[in-house]
Amino acid sequence: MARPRSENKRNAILDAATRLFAERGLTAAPTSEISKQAGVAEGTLFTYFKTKDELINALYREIKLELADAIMSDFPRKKSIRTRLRHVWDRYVNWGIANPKQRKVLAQLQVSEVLTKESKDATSAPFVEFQVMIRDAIEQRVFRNDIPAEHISKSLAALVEATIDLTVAKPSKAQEYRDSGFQMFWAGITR
Amino acid sequence: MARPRSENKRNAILDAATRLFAERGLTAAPTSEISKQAGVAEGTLFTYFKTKDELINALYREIKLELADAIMSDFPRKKSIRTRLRHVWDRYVNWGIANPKQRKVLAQLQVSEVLTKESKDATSAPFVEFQVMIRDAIEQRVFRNDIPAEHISKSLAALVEATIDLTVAKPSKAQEYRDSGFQMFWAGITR
DNA sequence: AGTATTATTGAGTATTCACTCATTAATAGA
DNA sequence: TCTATTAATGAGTGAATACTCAATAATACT
Repeated sequence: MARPRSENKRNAILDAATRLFAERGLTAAPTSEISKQAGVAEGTLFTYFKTKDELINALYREIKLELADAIMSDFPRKKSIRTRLRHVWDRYVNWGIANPKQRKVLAQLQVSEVLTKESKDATSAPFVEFQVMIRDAIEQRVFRNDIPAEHISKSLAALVEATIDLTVAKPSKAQEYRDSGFQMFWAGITR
Repeated sequence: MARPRSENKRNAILDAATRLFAERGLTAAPTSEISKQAGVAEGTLFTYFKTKDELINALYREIKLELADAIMSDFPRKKSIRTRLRHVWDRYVNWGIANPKQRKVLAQLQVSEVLTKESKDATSAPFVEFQVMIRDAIEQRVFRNDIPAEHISKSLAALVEATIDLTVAKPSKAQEYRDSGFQMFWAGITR
């Protein structure tokens, strides 16, 4: 019994924040501007997010979960290790190319000092299935056994990011980079 | 005929900035605090750097050139490709582990919107010898020929950063990570 | 329809901070 | 030693901005 909050407004605020953070950076994007672009009063922003830091943390979760969803939906559980890895690789690269603003914001958030441990923890859950697969692959001797599992998953992410960076700089070579990146990764971890 | 500027003061300001930027982030480190920690008046900071942005750009160049020096000094020009790559790999990893604050600042600067094109360009010069080596290695058929040169150097950097991250989280496995990282990289790019 | 509750608004506030500038101190060269 | 020039100082300033709050509007529930 009361007036409900609007999911639309919340999303509009997060969208505007994404745009402004990507264009100007976290601290150069004032809450006044964010609310203006979202089409709400500045006070409204603060009923949805108690502080600017809380808005930033919420945005981080939102983007990370979108990314997780893009990667892990339709995950081909029954297919070979290589196919599953290639699935993750392609989805991740495609998401990065299709969502440059979100990616830029993520990069800023990850080096900022405002993310709470809870926010970071909350986003790791969707990736556990992937982690398990890596461990299995090592046990099944598909991968070299001298590389720790955490080094493999971290390297996948690092190589994907490198690949996206190159593609953003030279979009015409997208296919080439996507393939050569994966070849490199696969050759690096298998026996 | 005048009072000269002091190299010491300039360095003290850059050092203080490094510490504060690493601990609090670029915008949460006020010039008042930076000058206080550097042991100079706030006005003095502005005789060495006209604006805060200029200070940030100067710091970026300073750190990048230190890194370049750490990597490229004693570069074993006469040795094998593998030895030279391993030299770069080890030096880079060691620098990252030994200079966590500088590394943190670099990460923040690279995603910030304040770096000028000149600053970015100025730091690429020391790495040309490395780039040339990559191209040679491809021509000499030491590396696979389906990976563009720029993808190889970008991947080296990406994998080194991943390796440093892991090492910072688990210092006891430093040696293991350094080795497995390089193995992975080498296996990924050679035939 | 009536009411209690909560959302919405935007002008206002307190604070923070990059940068200035008048004054003083130091130094190089004559 | 004298002087011209520039560095050093730090209180002061104007602008920006995160957040508040009193007034108003919308909505769910009875």
